[in-house]
Amino acid sequence: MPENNKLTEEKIFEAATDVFLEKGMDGARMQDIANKAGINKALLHYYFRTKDKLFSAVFEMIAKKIFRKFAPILDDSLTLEEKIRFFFKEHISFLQQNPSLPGFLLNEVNRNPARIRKLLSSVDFEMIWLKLYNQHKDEFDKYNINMETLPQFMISMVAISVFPFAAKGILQGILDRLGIDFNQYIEERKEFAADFVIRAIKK
Amino acid sequence: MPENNKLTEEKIFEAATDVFLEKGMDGARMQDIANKAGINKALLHYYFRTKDKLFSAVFEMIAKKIFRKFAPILDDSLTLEEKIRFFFKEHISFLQQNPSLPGFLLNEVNRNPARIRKLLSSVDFEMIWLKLYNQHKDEFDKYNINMETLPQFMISMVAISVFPFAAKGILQGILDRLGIDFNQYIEERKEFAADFVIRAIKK
DNA sequence: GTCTATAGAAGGATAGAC
DNA sequence: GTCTATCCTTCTATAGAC
Repeated sequence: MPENNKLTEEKIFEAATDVFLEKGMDGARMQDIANKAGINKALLHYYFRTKDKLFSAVFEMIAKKIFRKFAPILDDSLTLEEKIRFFFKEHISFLQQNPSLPGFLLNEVNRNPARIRKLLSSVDFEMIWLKLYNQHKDEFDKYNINMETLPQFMISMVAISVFPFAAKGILQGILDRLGIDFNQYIEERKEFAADFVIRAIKK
Repeated sequence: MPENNKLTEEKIFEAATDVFLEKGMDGARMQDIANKAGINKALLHYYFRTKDKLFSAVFEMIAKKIFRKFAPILDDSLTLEEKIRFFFKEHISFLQQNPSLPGFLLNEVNRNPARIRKLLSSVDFEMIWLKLYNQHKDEFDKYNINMETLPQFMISMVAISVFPFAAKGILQGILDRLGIDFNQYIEERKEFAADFVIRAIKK
């Protein structure tokens, strides 16, 4: 039955996602994935041939899930400041629900840059840059942003949002010692980050 | 001869550092380390017993190297703005010379938080926080920083400095497509980051 | 499609000669 | 202290029955 097929393949895919997120490509074991999916190893290979192909499927899904979250930056109906507030609120909320994604993606991409290049090859960054710039051209004149510093600015936004999650393994320990709860810290970061960045670009 | 011992142990340690930085704990192979050190596998175990102990030695060295770089933030002779400019200039320069350290540390620490906890257990974060705050108490009144937002502010500084290196695997590809050289981008970031942060905290 | 059993290779670790 | 040879476990992957 196709019902059953779909279910098994999905079960495997979800189990693989869990295990790869926790252990990474190199640390993950096919046996663990099989156990978590409630099936045996042979079935993994029946559906995905090799560990590498299974990982690629999971990696691609996660990478797309992450990059999809950047779509709103091209939204036409928001002012620059609205967009900044919206970004931090939505993006950090997304990471709150998926705290292990940043570490996973950054690590695997450094280990194998080719994998992400293939995925990003269809994205027209030049167009995005231009569109974004044109959308806010008039506003930019009133802020400390121009075509040259736009990439620095964008990466700083992403850094401020993503870094606490990518560094969770260290940060959580430090915050504990200061009597600060990690989740509370992240919750407050949504507003802090927006205020911080908006002040940074105001002339 | 102790001369020779030292040399061999050092050769092993350096080779291990290279391989672990490139492949991570899980991806590294003792055989690769032996090859790179120009000796055989058995000698690795003679000097370091197990892969885990060898990795721990390398990890500890790297973690200390990284955290040592944060010492200047407690320097007494600099104003807040001077300190911020100094931090980005020095820290990004350090990362330019050690671009793979951030990805390595963040990943391994997420995989095994216990390892860094042990190292950080001797650090009195509360004292650092207090000292830092007291050093600039008067200045803070004139800036948008207080005792509550200081951790948010500090992490943002680190994020802006570290993230481009931690995300090098993605960022380099994107910058390439925009016709921007990664090294040039990083060089310009030293000043951009300082300006950005100083504006962000100015009232 | 799913299972058991196992091949085949690779990896960490050790024994023992020198 | 250094080497060769090898053990033993683990892991990916496949063969073959059902």
